[in-house]
Amino acid sequence: MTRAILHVDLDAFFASVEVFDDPSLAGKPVIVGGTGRRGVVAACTYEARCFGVHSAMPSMRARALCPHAVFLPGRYARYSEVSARFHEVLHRVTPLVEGLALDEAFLDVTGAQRLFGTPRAIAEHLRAEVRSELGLSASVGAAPSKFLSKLASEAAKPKASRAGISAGAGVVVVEPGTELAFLHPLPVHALWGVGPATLARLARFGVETVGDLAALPLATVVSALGASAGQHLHDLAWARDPRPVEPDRAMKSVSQEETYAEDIFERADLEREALRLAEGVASRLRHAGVVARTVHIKVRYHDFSTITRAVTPATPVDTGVAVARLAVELLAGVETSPGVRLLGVGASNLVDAATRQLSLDEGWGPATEAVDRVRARFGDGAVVPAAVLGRGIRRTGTAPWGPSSP
DNA sequence: TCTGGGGTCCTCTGCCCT
DNA sequence: TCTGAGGGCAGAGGACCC
Repeated sequence: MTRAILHVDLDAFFASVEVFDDPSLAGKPVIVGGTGRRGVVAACTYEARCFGVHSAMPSMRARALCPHAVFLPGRYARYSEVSARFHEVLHRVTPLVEGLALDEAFLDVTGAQRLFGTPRAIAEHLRAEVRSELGLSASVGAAPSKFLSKLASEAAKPKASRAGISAGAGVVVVEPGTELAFLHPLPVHALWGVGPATLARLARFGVETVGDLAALPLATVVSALGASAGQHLHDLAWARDPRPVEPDRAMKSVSQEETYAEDIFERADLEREALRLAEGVASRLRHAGVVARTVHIKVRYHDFSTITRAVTPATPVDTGVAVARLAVELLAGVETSPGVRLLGVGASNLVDAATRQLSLDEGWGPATEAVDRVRARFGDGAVVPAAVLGRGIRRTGTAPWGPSSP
């Protein structure tokens, strides 16, 4: 039986949740994201997109393009809650659900067809369920492979332009045998993995569409992009994508970073911030039942240049004290005098917590467990190290997309 | 208009060991 | 004892995704 993969994607997710929760926003341009000088747009309604606003755009530019829009800081906890219900709906059709983000997932419905009908019927069923249970609109693509189903769901979405909003098809199905006819006319940047850098390299060979890329000899693509990316993209251009839907992908890293409303110059301030970020990272490690073999920091300067530093200690870590100590050690080796606009602390090389071999001086014990219980009940901000209290650093607060307005 | 936050994957480089 | 090749690994950074 030919594989049947669905890609389900909620339209303008964060903004749509805000409109659902406050119906007075319906039909208005709504922009969710960082509201301050250094913020960016996380999501916006199609009404806002008509003015040229799109996600990842600096908030200042969005304000200039659409000054009458409703700007909201976003409520990540609420979006997570809606996302969990969205995934519940998907799991009613098949357990083979691979979540990609809060608002999208792949489903392998090859086996579910006996129960629910054709891929198109399943797609229509899911759209109706999401609409009735969550009050949100979803677009669904169906195809024999993951990346084609993703392109199909993109094709199914509504489109916004200066002329207005045109409703999307809602469901687009790429039938077996029609893959190349669907794929080859698309612009090459539609392929997953083709961003600005790859696009520029391919442009040197006159590649504009996926069909142009497919027509190039494999050796040429490999020489331009390297063996791994070249082979991969050439395969995609010929609709070869055997990757399975993976329901249980293991977490590979955890990090927390923050852009400050004003650059930080004082090393002591950065060390306090590192401690606060480390507490958050460590808390998530313990919640996931893993320990980190590697700890890294990320420092972004006023000119946006970014460096990372990493260390792999002899003993894996999962406490705020231990992560912070390593982060501060790494921080000691980097220049802070030019001014730091962003600091990040992360953990990778994650292994099962059963391998933990920590002593009390690593900070793990009954107190740590108590902190986790309080945080689970009252939120991450409920317990913070005393060293980070009341230091007057202007940070994002609860907005995860850059500093809010003062 | 000056660029968020949280991830994954890949490449390159340097170091260490055999 | 010295040197060079090669593999493995860690670290740094780039590119990309939502």
